[in-house]
Amino acid sequence: MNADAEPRTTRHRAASRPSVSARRQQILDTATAVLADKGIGATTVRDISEQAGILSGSLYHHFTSKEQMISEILVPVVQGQIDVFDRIVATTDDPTEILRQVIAGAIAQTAANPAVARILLQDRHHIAKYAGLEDVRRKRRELRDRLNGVVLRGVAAGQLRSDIDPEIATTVLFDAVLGAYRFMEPAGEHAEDALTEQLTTLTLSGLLAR
Amino acid sequence: MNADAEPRTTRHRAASRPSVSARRQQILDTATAVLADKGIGATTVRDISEQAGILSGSLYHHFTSKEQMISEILVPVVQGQIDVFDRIVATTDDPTEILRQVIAGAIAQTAANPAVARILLQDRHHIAKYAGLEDVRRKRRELRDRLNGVVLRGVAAGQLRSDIDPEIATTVLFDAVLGAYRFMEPAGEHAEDALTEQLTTLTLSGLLAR
Amino acid sequence: MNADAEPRTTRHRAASRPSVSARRQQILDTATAVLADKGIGATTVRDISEQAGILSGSLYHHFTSKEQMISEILVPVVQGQIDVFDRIVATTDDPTEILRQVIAGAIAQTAANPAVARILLQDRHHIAKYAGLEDVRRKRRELRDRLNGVVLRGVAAGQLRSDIDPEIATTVLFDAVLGAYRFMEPAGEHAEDALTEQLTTLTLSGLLAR
Amino acid sequence: MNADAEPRTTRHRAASRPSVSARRQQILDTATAVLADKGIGATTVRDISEQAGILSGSLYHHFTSKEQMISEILVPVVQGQIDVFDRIVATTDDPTEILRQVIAGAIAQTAANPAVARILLQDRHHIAKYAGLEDVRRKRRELRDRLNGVVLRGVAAGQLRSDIDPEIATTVLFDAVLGAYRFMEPAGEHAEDALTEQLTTLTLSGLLAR
DNA sequence: TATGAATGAGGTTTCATTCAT
DNA sequence: CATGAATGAAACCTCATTCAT
Repeated sequence: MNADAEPRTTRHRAASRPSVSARRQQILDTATAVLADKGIGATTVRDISEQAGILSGSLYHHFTSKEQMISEILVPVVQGQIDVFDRIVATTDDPTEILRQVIAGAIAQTAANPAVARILLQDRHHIAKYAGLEDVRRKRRELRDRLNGVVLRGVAAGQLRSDIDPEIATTVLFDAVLGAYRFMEPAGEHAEDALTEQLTTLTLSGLLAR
Repeated sequence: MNADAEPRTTRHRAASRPSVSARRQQILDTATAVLADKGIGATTVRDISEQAGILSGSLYHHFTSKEQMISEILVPVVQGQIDVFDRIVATTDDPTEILRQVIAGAIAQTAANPAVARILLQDRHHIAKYAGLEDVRRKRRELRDRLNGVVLRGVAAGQLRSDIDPEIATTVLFDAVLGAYRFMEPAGEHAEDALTEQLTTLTLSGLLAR
Repeated sequence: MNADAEPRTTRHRAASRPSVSARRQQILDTATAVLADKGIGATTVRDISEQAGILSGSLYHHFTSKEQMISEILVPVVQGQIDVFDRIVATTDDPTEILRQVIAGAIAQTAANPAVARILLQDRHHIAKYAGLEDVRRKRRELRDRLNGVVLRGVAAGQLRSDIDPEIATTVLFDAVLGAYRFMEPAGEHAEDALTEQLTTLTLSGLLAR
Repeated sequence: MNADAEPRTTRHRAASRPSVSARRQQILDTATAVLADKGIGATTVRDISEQAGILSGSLYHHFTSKEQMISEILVPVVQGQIDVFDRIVATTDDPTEILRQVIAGAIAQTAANPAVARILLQDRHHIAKYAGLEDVRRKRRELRDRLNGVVLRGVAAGQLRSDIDPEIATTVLFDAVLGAYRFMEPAGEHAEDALTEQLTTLTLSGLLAR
């Protein structure tokens, strides 16, 4: 999994077809940081442009709107999560083992992209409501559905508890993993592997000793 | 626990000093619904006033600012959660048992006030950033600290796993419970008791069968 | 006809239901003058608000958009033209006589509202293209269709030339009459009656002597 | 008249001194179409450049400004109209006969250049106001003055009605002829000759039968 | 208490134009 | 000749808040 985690920039560039401009990517990176810090709603186009050393109007040379820009930041990352997910499912049969690897994979990606993870978790509401972010919503749902599928298979296989509504299990799992960035800042507070270990244990085996 | 859940209105009134007016409370209830639906950032003072059948300027006869109003909605509810928590801790010794009851209590309160729970979860970022919402932040932290305390005691007592960072455990627990409102809409999809049961099982015993 | 020409303000108020505010009407009158002078495209919301002694944002307390405001200026006037037209048609049989009266009526209205006539003629293209001005377009077309109907009846009755395409006749007539404001500024250069006489003669009998 | 109608391109080239480039002319033709369609005010430099398959900045290698470009589109055409007018006046004595030929000539030119005619009629206001379009205004006035001169001579000769203000007659005539493009789209709806016939009849003999 | 008008700061976006490469 | 990045001014509009009535 870790081996798959290319540097952020590369992954972005791969997923965003239009104009492979370095400036563009630099602005996107700046924007990502600002958005993670202030939140989508509170971040103005001017905030981003100032940080990027550009005039606010000039952003529109690169992006058609604020939301298109946000979309271009978020979609490739979520798509990357989906891709990793699919690769895991393609090479593993055991539902429990899939879950373990999915958690590990998600944490690796969060480590590679903590700012995006923060946006995804903290600006849930914004993402849920605004017209220009449909693509993000769609991808998000796609990912969640896949996770739900694995949970369902786990229950069917008798590996996961049947007395817990799979919807609930999926949601809590999804959130716990999405929120992993909170244990990574300031950088390296938790090593990736240790964090994976703990979140896996917590979600699969629970908090009780023994 | 359920027995403790007084009607919302009463609890609010206890905490809000000024003008025990019915109109005021009606506006707060309306605002709560709108805020939960659209999010703090996207809700305008006009949205609220329109829904309340009043002109936007007139709101300022009742509240000094938008954020003061939000504070007045959120603080009493979080305070209520703290109160319940304290009552439980005061009458129970066993950390595991405390956790069970705390989860049950939080869910009961969420059931009584799903809109507020939604605001607290979804507008995390807004609450974390804005000057006027310090009170909410403080209360929120207070509650989390108490929860953290119980987890720490549980670990010390050997009841909870010592290989999971208590910070992580607390955070995941906090989120899982805060997010419970998502399994209650549409109303009654999950009975309160069943939901409590499942979330308790999930967090304490994990997802794995056996 | 002249007897029917109430003062502008009254006519507006009759047709625009919302909020019978004096300020609102005063702003509309100011806007009409500015729009006629600079053209729709070149008139900014600030131009209007400055002239009205208000801040640009405050306009939105009265109107929902620039185009809604323009619509509210133009539609009632065109509707007034339609009403006059209908009154004439209802009381007159002879097509030629109708045309005479219609020209007279239109000129009377233009005299009462030269600024609006100017906008309608000069900003044709803008009116034809912008989404928010559909109502104006519709009314305009309605009026033109009525005029066309009279021309067609005149041809059928043998009173008007059958060797001229009625579409062409209608269009030239429409323009000549719409453009009458140009012979009225500066105020009173041409008396209304004389102007009516001349435009009637010109369109009905042509430019040639005899 | 028709014999005089050289292809547009040639005429343009004759009047535009700088850079006899084909690219330049191609851009002008594209711009003409776009301007006629969207109107001067609503046409952006980007609209034109996109349609021309060029970047917007690159337009400035060919033209010094948007308005200079528009000027370069309109002036030669109006100049052409003046030239035709002068040729007619130079070879004809009878004022009525001049008018007939002028109408015919104008329609022939409109047929050769309907898009420009559309711009001239529809963007009247823009042309009247903007600094960079002085040349167009001047030419336009020049043409109108010549037409007015003929009308005055016609009145003096007793051929045209003396009871119609020559200003009014000139204006209506000018508009009727300028607006001829409206009866030519879609292409060929009215044959040029028939249209000339009808507009001549309408303006000279009026709408009444007999 | 409520209204309705207004403020003022700031938001996103557009666009003609410039200029280094 | 053309590109692509940037400028800077200005456009329309939003919104929390104030205040006379």
